[in-house]
Amino acid sequence: MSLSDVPEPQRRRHGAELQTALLDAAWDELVEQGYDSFTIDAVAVRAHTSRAVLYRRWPTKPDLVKAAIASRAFQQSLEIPDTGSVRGDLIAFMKLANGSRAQQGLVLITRLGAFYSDAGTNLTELRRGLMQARGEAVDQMLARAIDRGEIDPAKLTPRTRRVAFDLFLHELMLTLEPVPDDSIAEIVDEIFLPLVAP
Amino acid sequence: MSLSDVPEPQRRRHGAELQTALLDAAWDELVEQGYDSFTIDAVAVRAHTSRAVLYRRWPTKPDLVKAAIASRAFQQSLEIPDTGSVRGDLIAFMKLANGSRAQQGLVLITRLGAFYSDAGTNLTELRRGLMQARGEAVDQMLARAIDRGEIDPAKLTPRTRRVAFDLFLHELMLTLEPVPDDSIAEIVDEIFLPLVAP
DNA sequence: GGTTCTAGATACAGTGTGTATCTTCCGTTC
DNA sequence: GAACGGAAGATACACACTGTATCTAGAACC
Repeated sequence: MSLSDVPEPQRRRHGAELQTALLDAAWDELVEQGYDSFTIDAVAVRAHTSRAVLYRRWPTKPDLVKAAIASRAFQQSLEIPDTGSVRGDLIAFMKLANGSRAQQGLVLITRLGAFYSDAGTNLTELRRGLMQARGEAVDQMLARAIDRGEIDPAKLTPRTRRVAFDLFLHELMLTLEPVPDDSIAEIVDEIFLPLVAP
Repeated sequence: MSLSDVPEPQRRRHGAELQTALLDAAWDELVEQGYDSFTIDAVAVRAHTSRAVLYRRWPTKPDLVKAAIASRAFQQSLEIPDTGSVRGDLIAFMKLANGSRAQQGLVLITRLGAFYSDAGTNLTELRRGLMQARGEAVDQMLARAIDRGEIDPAKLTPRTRRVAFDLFLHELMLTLEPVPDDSIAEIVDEIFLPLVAP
């Protein structure tokens, strides 16, 4: 046993520093263990603190989970690509989404399940967040496409606007893996473009 | 306390009768409590037996859950409507699916989440089952549509074949509610038919 | 009617949750 | 810079659930 085995000089953390460490530990546990094997004990150990510190902030396990997700999963907003064509824009955007933290959050939240019934949250809320975030991006890409004459505005309905991302999300949710490039291209080329091209 | 409060005449059940009672109790608990609050204790109480009887058959909680789902969720196969038009067939089929036990199973399994990591199952398996079940139905409906000249066979690709049900399933998974008739009609009229009509 | 199987009861160790209490550090204030 | 107060961190507890083990008595089978 060397002296370096002694873990920490016992400095006490406070405020934001501690808060962040707690939520980070919770998030990591969540990602590694999944909701079912997630224990407050383990979070406390990982954060080098005691359960009391966690219970002081979040009265129940679902509360902590919710907070951890909120703190990490949906912070990132995607940049909107501008490749010169709708096709390019859409494909690039979906590829970005594939690797984003939102994707990670979605995978996680889909593995969560049990959490919804507990916490009164549900997938509809998640959807609303995602829709809103991507809605603006889609609007922008489509507006440019109309300017360029690539899309017939008369053929754009709420449903046709959504269709590409609905299919993308659907595939993502079912496989919990990044959507392959082939599928992305297929969605754009076989579904979206034929529906809205002039 | 009347005599009628005495619960049961202590008859012992065996074999299939007992098995069914156990799985029914497990299924009901699952639907009412969700996976996270699901306890083997509660199943035993509901089935008027002891936990030992359950553990004798299913060594762990996920095993019991899996068995309960298998026993109930995917038994029902949908009849294939024949209304005289693809449009009518597809819409009728989705409305049927809305009310089916498979829908109930899907809603449940989506609420499950934690179960997947436990049991090594995942949504991909569910998907495979659903795809296969509905694939035949879709094939049959589309074949009739081609005969009637409603669909251009050249426009049918694996992706266009799937698109209507992908969108249907997606909406179902996100809302965990039956898909409204409006949405069903929209999917068929704004997406599917324009893509494959001659 | 005796044998065998197993339903059903009960007890136990292990683990996790959530509450309560206590000491001790750290930031704030006078 | 000393005193104060709040919160960190430790510890102990009651309760619930899991999974194992053991016992007894009802049902099925010969």
